[in-house]
Amino acid sequence: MASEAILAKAGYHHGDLVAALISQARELVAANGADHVSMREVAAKIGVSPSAVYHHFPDKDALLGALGRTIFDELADEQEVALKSIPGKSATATRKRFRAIGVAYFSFAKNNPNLFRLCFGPLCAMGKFDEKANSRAWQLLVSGLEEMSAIGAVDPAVRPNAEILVWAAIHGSSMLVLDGLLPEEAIHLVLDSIEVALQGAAPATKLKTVKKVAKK
Amino acid sequence: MASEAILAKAGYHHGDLVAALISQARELVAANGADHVSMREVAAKIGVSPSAVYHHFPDKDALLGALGRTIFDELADEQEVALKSIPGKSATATRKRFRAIGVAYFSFAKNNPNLFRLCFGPLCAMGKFDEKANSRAWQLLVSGLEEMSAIGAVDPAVRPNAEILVWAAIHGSSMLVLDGLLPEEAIHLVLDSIEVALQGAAPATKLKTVKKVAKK
DNA sequence: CCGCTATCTGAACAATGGTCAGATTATGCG
DNA sequence: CGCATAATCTGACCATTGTTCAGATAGCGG
Repeated sequence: MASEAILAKAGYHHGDLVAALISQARELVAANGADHVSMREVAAKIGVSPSAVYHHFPDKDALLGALGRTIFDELADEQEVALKSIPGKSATATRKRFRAIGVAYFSFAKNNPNLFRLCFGPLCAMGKFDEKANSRAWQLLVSGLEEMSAIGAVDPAVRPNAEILVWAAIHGSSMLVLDGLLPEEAIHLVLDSIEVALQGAAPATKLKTVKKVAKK
Repeated sequence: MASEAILAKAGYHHGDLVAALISQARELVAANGADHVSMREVAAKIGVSPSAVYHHFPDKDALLGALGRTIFDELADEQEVALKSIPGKSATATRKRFRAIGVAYFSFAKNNPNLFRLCFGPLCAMGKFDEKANSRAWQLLVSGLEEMSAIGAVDPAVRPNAEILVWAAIHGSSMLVLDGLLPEEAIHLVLDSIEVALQGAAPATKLKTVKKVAKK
């Protein structure tokens, strides 16, 4: 309400429509889900004609896509906040920080299910895995795992693909909880299991067996 | 094309409209994604008036929800096919079977991204985790892990929550690959890591540390 | 054969995404 | 400062969509 008044300065020319549109879209998506927002509603709430939107975004998907891409940053922001609240270089602190990355990820999903679904949906096909759109959150994970390695909490045998395993497990459990297919505690069980799993300690022979099977 | 002719027998009364609707919806969703199917299109392709649909489903979400629930069975079917193609009680066979569960899961997602997204989306809020809707695939996972336990491939310390970890990791990596955020090989890396991780072998003391941190 | 019920149609409605010509304002250039 | 030109926004408009509802049609039990 207040933001509308502030953002909608003049009558005809709006100060920064695209920012206002994204921001308003964010609110509506968060409240009603991405499929239940209409361009007209977004435009109306800002106090602008429906067709005005199309001078800044080619179509609806573009608006939602742009919004989605900002969500990734929000996620990383919250993760960083969580990380900075746990200072210190002790092993316990490192472990806590590592866990905080996952907890923040899950909490964001839980608190903003519609936004979370949007930015991992097909709408923001934010290019490929080598793009930097998601790289902030990814970097946090990587450095978290490096810290863990430094205190000897990660078996060298597991290390190479640890980021992928961890991300997949955290993302998957978050999703499944949102879908109501796993209870909320699942995220903690998963984080527990991950920490244990990272310890690895599987003898080289066993590892080789596994690799061979994998080849098939 | 052919199916329409077969299914649309009589002129006025359609043999089994609800089945035909779901089947037609399946095709359209698979082809265009759940957000880009219209009731009218579904009805038209069957050769029935748009309003006919509403005598069998209260609204669009209901149709898509019903469809989504059938997809879970499709998934489990494919997993079972994969499992049955690997007979034998040897350790190698057991390992292959376990891996096949995950590979089938991922393959289904990869081959039917739109259907996969639908049945894990908010549309089929198929109740809670204790419902049996997903229980077939779940049971496959559970018995797969039991087999693995039997050949000593699962550390007792990891066992309790292993199902959740494994499902989360497989589901997560499948999703992230669909989103283009992970390369396709990720699924194999994840499956490798999972097998290593299941070996566990983390000393009880370390485990306790982890548990304590988890409590926070 | 009659009536009852399940099933389907056709027309209608409001809302939506999107387009386009034109009105309105800002901006740079003389 | 004055003016042309580009940027921005409006309003009317179109096809399509989800959904409703009164009535048409067909199968079925008596």
